[in-house]
Amino acid sequence: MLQDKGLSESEEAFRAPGPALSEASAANAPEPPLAATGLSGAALGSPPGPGADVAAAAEQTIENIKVGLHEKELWKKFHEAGTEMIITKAGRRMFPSYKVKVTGMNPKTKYILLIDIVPADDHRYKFCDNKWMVAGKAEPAMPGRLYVHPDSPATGAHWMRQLVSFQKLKLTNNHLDPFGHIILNSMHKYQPRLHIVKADENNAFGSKNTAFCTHVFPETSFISVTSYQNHKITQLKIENNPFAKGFRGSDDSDLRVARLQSKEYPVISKSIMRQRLVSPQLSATPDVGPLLGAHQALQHYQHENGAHTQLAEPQDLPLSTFPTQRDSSLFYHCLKRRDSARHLDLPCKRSYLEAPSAVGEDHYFRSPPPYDQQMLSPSYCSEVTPREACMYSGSGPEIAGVSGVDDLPPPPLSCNMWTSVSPYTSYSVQTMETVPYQPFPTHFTATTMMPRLPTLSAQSSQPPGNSHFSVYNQLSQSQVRERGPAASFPRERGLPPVCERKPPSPHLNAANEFLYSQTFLSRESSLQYHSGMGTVENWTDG
DNA sequence: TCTACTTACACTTTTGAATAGG
DNA sequence: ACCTATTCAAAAGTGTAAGTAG
Repeated sequence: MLQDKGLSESEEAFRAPGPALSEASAANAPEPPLAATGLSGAALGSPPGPGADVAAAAEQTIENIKVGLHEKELWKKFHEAGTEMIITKAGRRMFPSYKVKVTGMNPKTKYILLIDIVPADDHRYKFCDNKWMVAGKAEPAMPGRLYVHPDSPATGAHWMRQLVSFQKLKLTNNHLDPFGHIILNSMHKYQPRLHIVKADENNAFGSKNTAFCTHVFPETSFISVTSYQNHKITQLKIENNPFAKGFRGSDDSDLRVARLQSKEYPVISKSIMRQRLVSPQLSATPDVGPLLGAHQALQHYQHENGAHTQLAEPQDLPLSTFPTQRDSSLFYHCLKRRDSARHLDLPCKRSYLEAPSAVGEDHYFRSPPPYDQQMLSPSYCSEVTPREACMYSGSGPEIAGVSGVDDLPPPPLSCNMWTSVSPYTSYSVQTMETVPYQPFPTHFTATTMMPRLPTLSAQSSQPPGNSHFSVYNQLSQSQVRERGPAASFPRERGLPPVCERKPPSPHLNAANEFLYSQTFLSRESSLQYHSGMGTVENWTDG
């Protein structure tokens, strides 16, 4: 269950010698992933004692954290074709979904895992002649939002026990999205980033040395679209996404024809059949994309003023995805809806038992309990209780300049823009100054800065007064996001009250502040946070 | 006319409540 | 009364196709 087949290759990215799992780790992780996967396991470290050098321990631990991308091969397939992600007004999940295997954490230390998606470059793209071309300068970046994993904060043992899935993350092109989805511009290129923030009471809130790390997998970069442009991507999605089974090819004859025609994509779909009927000469020729150049500048590990960044192994740098120059060798023709073959009807569907399922194997973090249960049940912090995600969104320029926290009214649920988002260039693990924890009102927003390297400083200079978080009810947020789309949704269903809010737990407030003060301090961009409500009684296992 | 976007639709998986059985 | 397994309908996630807007 935990060791999915797609992970083994991903783990190559962080294979590193190190001591075996500690007893504490084994005890807390009933299904230690390392043993089954052959990973040697990085040093997990012991929980820092009261008198220990907490700072040194934290830095050591954070640097030992390794992250492997799940289903890396699938991601690579998409990457080679030029990954596209649909963005809709209501929000659309990513596929492949972002799942990682984490090792090297201190089993008893609590961590917060979150994702942001940053522009990969300054360009706007268009799909022309079956390849992506630069179509001009990028539009102003959308509000910077974070997707905090619903289990956050949780112990290292919890994160390491199983795959960490971000599959419920949704992308939208609605600038006024009230659900906390990550807002993107269509026809722009983006790079997801995973951030791991150490968050235990020993050194998270108030310590000067709390560390975080950022992990980037270049193969997860994508171009956001409102409808698929590249038929290869459409085909890959249909082949691999269980929800798209209805669009797969139908009978055995189809399959046979498909396998005769294509070794790369053995399963043929109706769409590809239509395409091939129109354009019989189909092949796939990888082309070089601009991301390659961007990522060539990346290093496997980057240490910068104590900052530490892990990147997938160098050989995993993008093969090529989004060509900047025309490549006449591509022969997937742009087939528009009005093409003459669209009404071709193919035989009935068949079950695709042989087709790999990317979702069916995901049994982690399912069925989040009601919010009240999260609040009341001690099992909330257990290693098995899933939770809905919190979305943290960026504060806009109108907030960025506000220095006072208490003076601010509760922030609206609207989106705010990155003050200035520079294209993604790198990533790091950092140790930063921490703003001493202060109690916050129920609603407060934060001007937060995502690391933008290499300009990111290892030491935060963000004054505490500039931070103000937005704290929203996790239940209402998640319900709205998962159950209650707005009236604009095609299929409107029962909606919970959007504005239902509950007082936040001081623990999560502290986490929010921590996220702000520790992690995302930069002058280039800002994030508006609206977090889930605090539900954790104890930050540490002790 | 073209491109990007929206929306309804059919099909699929997921989820959770209801029910049955031990 | 409690627990587990099964069933089933609703909810939610897909890409497609048709239409709209600029």
